[in-house]
Amino acid sequence: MLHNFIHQLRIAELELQNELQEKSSVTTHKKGDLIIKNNQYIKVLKIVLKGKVRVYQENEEREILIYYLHPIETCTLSLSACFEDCKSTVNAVVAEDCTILNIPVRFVRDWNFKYKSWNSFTIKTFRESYHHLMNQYANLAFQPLKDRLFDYLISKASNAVVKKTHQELAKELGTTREVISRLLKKLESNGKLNLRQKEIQILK
Amino acid sequence: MLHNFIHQLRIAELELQNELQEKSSVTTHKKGDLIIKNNQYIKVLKIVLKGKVRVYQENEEREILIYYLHPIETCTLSLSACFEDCKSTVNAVVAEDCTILNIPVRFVRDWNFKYKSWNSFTIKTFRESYHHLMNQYANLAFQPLKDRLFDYLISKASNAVVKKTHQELAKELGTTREVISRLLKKLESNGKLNLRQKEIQILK
DNA sequence: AATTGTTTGTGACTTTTGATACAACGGCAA
DNA sequence: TTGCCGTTGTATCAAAAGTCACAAACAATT
Repeated sequence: MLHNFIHQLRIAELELQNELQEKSSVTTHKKGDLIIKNNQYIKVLKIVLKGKVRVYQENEEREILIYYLHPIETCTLSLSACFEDCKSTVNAVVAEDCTILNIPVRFVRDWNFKYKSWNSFTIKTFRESYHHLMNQYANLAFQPLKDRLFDYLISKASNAVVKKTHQELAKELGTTREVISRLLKKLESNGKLNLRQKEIQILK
Repeated sequence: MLHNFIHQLRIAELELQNELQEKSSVTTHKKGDLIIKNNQYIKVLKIVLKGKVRVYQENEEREILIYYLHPIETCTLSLSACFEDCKSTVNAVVAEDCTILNIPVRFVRDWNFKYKSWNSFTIKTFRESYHHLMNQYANLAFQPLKDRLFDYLISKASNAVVKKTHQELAKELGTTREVISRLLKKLESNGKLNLRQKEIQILK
């Protein structure tokens, strides 16, 4: 598992490979486990090795998706915490059973300048997260919910099908279930999709 | 000017000091100049040495603020472009006459791993921008405009006074002038502020 | 088949935000 | 003083989004 990670990140430095061996631990988590909590100090850098993690902001009853973490990705805020102590401003919940690499942040601090491969990982993570968040931000500011919903469905569809409940969609998009149901119905009657239980089929 | 920058960023490496001398140029710009345009390739890393630059997203008639750049700050997207060619997704306009350090992105690519001080600058820039944008995002998702407006006024007030027109505020917050006028009036009648020409006074 | 819990549908209403149109005000230059 | 222009105020209407309440559909289990 760790070996695979080292390979995929092209970590050529033996010394870093050893540090990873010594200092990290691998844990597994079940769907639904909350692995990062808002307002808690971040002590461990978590990198997803297998499975999927949902990172989101919450506010009273509502939630909004920040991003999903897939294998070989890390939460940008934890990575940031490696450089200076900080509390999390997000939550992370396991979306699909997963395996996670845990590295205490204090070890990571210096890797960025010491190991080229780690430096690349850091930069890549920051760059991609920043661009992604910037897009989300602009969409949130300028696009009506209906469009954001439709775009989201398209981005999540596999074989033109999205298997999510209206409630789940609401929590990705920062709104409420009723609003999603209404918009989906409208999209359906516009011939853009078909609705079934726990499943949405996008047409053409 | 450049000397000052080198000092403030604690650039101790003589080699980097020389590279900066050789490869960068310093330019001055007047208020209103558009220095980064949406959808254009980013070829130059621009660092503000003096003055203030407003970075924003636009969509048809509307705009929304991303951040202001102050001295010794750089546009995070340009910094990102140093690692891989990309187009700008934002505009930047000079908000106060300014002096700017320009460094072609191709030179910067390797500095991040070569010079410790530059590495710190990169990380600091990414970290702060990311945290900032994350906050903006959550506010946009969950706070009503009225609250975002009031918070914004407080954050921009000096001596409890904000010297901006309603139109300017609208462009910071991603909405239209009429909406801002209406909300300001409401806040005034709630005793939260006093309105004058081109000026808003926050009460207590 | 009956029960239960989750998911979806929907009507009715409110609040927020946006769009349009126009009036009034204030500063400033001719 | 007059006229202009940028700024602010506001009424009206429309659209988008949020809230509440409840019913219907469906799936899973006993």
